[in-house]
Amino acid sequence: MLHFTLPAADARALPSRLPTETPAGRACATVHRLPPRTALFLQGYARAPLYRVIEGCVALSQSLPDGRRQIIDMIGPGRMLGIGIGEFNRCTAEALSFATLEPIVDPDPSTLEHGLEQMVLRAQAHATLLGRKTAPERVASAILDLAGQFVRPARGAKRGKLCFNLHPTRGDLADWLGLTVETVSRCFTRLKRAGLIDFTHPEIVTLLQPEALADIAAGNRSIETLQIP
Amino acid sequence: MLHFTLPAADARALPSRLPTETPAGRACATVHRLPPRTALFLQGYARAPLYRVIEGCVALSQSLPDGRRQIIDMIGPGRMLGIGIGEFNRCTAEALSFATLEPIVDPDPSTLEHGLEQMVLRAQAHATLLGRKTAPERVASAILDLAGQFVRPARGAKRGKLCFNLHPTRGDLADWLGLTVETVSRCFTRLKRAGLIDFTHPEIVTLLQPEALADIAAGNRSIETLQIP
DNA sequence: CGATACGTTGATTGACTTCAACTAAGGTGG
DNA sequence: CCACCTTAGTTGAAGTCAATCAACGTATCG
Repeated sequence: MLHFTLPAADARALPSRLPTETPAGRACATVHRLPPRTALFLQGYARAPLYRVIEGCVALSQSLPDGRRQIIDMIGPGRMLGIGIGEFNRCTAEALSFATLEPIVDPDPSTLEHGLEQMVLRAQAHATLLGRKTAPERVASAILDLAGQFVRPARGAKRGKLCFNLHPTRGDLADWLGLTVETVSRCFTRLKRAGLIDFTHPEIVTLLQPEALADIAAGNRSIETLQIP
Repeated sequence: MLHFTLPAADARALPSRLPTETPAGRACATVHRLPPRTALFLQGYARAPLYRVIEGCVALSQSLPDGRRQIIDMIGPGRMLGIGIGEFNRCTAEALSFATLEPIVDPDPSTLEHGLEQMVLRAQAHATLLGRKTAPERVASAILDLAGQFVRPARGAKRGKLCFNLHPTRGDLADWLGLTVETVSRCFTRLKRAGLIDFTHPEIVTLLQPEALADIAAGNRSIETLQIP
């Protein structure tokens, strides 16, 4: 699946700087609210400032000259964004949901270092995923990663189960995991049939067997050994 | 190709702490000299200190439980090592050549930040390579990367051409690029036949057409368009 | 109500892997 | 010095996992 970088005008139109409510309830003019599918900054342009994600999901991606896209990281609440980008942005940042961001005006060194370290750790783990994991292993890893960042209390029959809103589309997941939409979709179907996850809407996912999912993600168990016909 | 993590004993035997000559010529007891194929630190063990590579090549790698190995980065002279590893090492560091390392005892914040930023930048570019590039593109990218880190003056007929010592074996390259030994070998042969590189020994490589190589690496041109029969 | 985007599923293809055979270089020990 | 072994690299043939191509269902939206 190919995606093309948005024209620069889309970036200059942002951020919107609308006054919004912080968790503490005070109006704060510097908090940014982004609608889904808007770019926060663009690969190749002057370096963007540092942000902290308050709410929602932001994708960091790189594109090759011919349009092939690789999503480097999915960034959820609490994590930092815009670090380690050099003089110019090497990545495009795009909101995958309504997102609330807080600019970090004067980051203290330890905050910055922690953010960078986390970035390195995640990038390294992702490289291992991209270089050496099979498609079902990648999808299981992705589900666990996103569950960790976006969990929310499950309702009704699913009470007690881990449930989360899967902000990225199948296409986004494909670009994150180095796969195609079709392969991602097939893996979701297989994991669902095997009883490891459940979803009725494609974007609300419940973890039924997180440990088994973790086994698959780590390559300790193959999905075939779990098929429930 | 599968590789298994070395037993811990191999790591405890290191570093050797032999006195060596620095570029300035003074004896320095804290500089480490590693023979090829020795581990500097191991994935899962207590965090290693920071080093700067003075000479030689060090590979940073992660292994999955079943032994699949992914090399995260190849680190040459001037670059830092052991950063962003958290409380325990997430990676194994192994010398791929005779290597001289200098421990960095008390890194100043800007040095640390610069090292981390470089690590993030490289890891992100590598993720794009692993997720979205074809085998010939990966190999071309790798050759250019290593040439940048390990260039040396070419002799004889190759005078004026970029020439470098390819420390990693085909197997190491495979683990770095998410491929197999055979595929890496085939890509080298194709690049050689196309007249972009040359080598008589598999580990001494000369760049004959760096720009064409860069085009392939970026995905702007496919190797088929360059075949010289 | 068509138009568009997303998701799923099936059939087919293809790039890379796997398996296998072989060459060359380096080390060891009789 | 040479038989013997091991390791790295190359090359060919066969196999496979994921990509591509294609069709269809569904939800959203002007």
